[in-house]
Amino acid sequence: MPRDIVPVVEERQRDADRSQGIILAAARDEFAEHGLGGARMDRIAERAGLNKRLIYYYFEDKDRLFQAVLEQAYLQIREEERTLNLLGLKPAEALRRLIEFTWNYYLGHPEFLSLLNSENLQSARHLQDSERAREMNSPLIATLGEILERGRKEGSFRGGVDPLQLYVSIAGLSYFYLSNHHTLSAIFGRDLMTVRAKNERLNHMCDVILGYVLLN
Amino acid sequence: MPRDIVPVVEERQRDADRSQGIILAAARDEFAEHGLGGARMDRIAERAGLNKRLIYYYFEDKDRLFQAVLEQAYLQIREEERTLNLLGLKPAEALRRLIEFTWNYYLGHPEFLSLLNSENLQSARHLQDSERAREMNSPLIATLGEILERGRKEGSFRGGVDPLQLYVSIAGLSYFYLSNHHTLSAIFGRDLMTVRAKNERLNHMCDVILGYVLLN
Amino acid sequence: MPRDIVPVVEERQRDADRSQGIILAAARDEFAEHGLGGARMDRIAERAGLNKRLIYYYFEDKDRLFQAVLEQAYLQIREEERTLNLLGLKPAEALRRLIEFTWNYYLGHPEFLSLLNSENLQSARHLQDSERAREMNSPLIATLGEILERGRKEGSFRGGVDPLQLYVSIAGLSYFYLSNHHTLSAIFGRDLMTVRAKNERLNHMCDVILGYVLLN
Amino acid sequence: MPRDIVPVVEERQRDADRSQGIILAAARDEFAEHGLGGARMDRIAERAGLNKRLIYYYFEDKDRLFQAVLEQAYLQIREEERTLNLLGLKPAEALRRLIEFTWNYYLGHPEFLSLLNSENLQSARHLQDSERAREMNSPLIATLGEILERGRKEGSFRGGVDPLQLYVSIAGLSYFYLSNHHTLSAIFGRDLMTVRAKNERLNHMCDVILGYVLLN
DNA sequence: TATGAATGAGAATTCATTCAT
DNA sequence: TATGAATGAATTCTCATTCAT
Repeated sequence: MPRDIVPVVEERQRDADRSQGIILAAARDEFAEHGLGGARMDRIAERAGLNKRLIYYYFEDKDRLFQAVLEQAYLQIREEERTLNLLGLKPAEALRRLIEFTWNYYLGHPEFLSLLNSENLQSARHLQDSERAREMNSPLIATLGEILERGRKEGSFRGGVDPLQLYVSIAGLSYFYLSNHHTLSAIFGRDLMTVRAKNERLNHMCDVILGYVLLN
Repeated sequence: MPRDIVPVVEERQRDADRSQGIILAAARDEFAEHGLGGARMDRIAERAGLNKRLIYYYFEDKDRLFQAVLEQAYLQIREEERTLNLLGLKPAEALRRLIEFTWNYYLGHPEFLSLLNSENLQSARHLQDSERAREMNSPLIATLGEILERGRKEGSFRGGVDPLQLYVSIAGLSYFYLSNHHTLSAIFGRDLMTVRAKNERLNHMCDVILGYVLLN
Repeated sequence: MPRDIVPVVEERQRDADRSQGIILAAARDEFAEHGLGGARMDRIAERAGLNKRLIYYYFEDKDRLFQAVLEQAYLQIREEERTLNLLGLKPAEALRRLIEFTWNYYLGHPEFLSLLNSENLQSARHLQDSERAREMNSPLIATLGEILERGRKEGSFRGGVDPLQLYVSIAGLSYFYLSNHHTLSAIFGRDLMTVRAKNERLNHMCDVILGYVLLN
Repeated sequence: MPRDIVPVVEERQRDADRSQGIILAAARDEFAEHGLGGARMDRIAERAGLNKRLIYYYFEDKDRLFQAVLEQAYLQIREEERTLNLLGLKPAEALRRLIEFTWNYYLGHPEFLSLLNSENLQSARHLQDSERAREMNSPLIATLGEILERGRKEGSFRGGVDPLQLYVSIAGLSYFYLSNHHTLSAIFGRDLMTVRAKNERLNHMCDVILGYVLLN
């Protein structure tokens, strides 16, 4: 029988991991759709097709579940960022690529924006408690600093640009447009999410950032 | 004088407009602090120093109260914006002033950012029904369009700039930094809200926008 | 001036009476539609087009208002009954007329049935307190007794019929059908309120009562 | 035996069917006593000795709870009716037995009358949605039709009697007397619920129905 | 690991009623 | 007579969470 025990244990472990993953995905969707306060543990269980009690078994409570979701969301974007290989490009190209990536990632992951929105509404208290917060620190700032330095050295970029400020600007230009498109559309009476509008936005953002960074 | 004192006190006690105003202010603070879902009608009443029932008397329910708060928030920022007298300034000055105003307004009214955040988490469903929202907000884009046109005519601004895109960018640069400073600080381990950091941000934003718009 | 005072006072009195009448009618409709528990003082005021406070001014509270409505309803049916002049008819005709009257009155005054329903759900506690209830004790029972007696004497009616029992039966045959037509229609899947169905019911009831009372 | 005791107790504690049954009974009593509007969910929970939340867990809301209570009430009376075995009796005996049963059932189950009253005050909106209601109730009319047909064939009953009309009359004669005895007693100043009065009523009703149906 | 049953503390909302004029 | 403003006590319903197996 010992031959059986190992596989069985492994299988159980696999089930457990699988269940946790399913719960996390369900929770992410629920939190994204309804915010932290509006999310319902019942619905998360239903979405996951698993018993509500199991969520508590794995994640203790709602806040810790939200924290886990957040951490996973950051982990994911950082992982994709790592594949960008910006240092292999010319400075201007690298910036353009970063802008495009940011825009497309936000566009493809509206739940990420929503989760950040929720977390900021909570003064980031889940991230503050998170021991993994440091891991989520983007290496992008360092990379961006290097890009800026190269551009400046080759004479095409202006000097004195704080990479953090620039990163916040690049992110902010996409973020605000996408995260707030509901209110913006409502108050300006213009649909910001048509294919055309989105193309225009991307062009505009590249123009703004490069118009600022490039000399002449 | 005693004849006067009594009526005044009584008026205070039973002044519909005043009560509504107090409720709106209390609700604004509560919604800003806790979001729509996290806000408590009980606490709003307590903050207002008025009976909870009165909130329902004047505003029907929580959603309509939130809507009223939102509308008032937009009303206020647009009202202040109108006093800027942007059309009386030179184009570049006007832009700089708008950026500064936006930054300072968001800085001084974090509740406004929070309310917008909440509303976007709700897909702007409270604004969709509001006809007043559109009416209030559209003039700003018109003004910005005129500024851009003037700048282009006098040869200092680049052409082909969509005023809506530019406005979204101006707002977004401030908004993301301020609305998300909690997560940003947590992630980057840098306090973005020191006096110095804030000054740097304002300078950076002006550089970005004007660097983009100005020719040369 | 004394010439003026009297008319003014009268006018006021007329207004007061009028307001009370309007309130009673509004309350009757509201109670009939929603029952005592489901009726809303707010809606009664709205229906009446008068201030809610006025209802309390005239009727003290909800229960006493309901009591007043009930008393008026009884008053009305008894008043109409008095115009029937049953004693001027032959016994069988008199019975038939009473059945018809009862049926038509209930049919034309569904609110009366509804009010009785509500009051019985309350164990008639409003009537118990009402001093006018006894006054409204129908002279019908006496009249009905006389009709039965005459019929018996002329040899057409069976003897030993308790007029109260008979009255309750006459009323019950109409009452149950009309008061419960909603549930009856739902459980038997047949619309009891078509013109045809109503005609059949009236015929049936006459057949039942006369079939019972008449000899041969 | 100790091995048995523990499971039994625990089963008692967490038996879904049992809990639902207890809630239904408690709700039936509360609704009967206070009507739909006057019933209190808190009191139902208290009567049931169960947590209020559990009521919502099993029955969604007050209306659906009321619907369930109604359906069960109909189920019960029709179930008992079925045990009467009317088709095994001679037609006249069958009618008499049905009258007696109806009378005694209403007498023994005042909550049934009260529930019907409440439902009719609500225009039967809870039954309209219930498909079970029709299924449960229709067989009775069929049975009554067969009794009438047999009586007619053997020459003792008159022809042309609509079984639905007759059923409504049988029910109505008992229903009105019992459901409205509060108002009737108040109005006529005679206690209708003494043993003697009740006996008289039963005799009277049999006389009325059989006097109508029987030839001669 | 997984689950259905159960709960206490609140949540929004309602309602009859009173206040102040 | 008439009214709009204001209230306290419920009332239905919700929700995260725990129990017991």
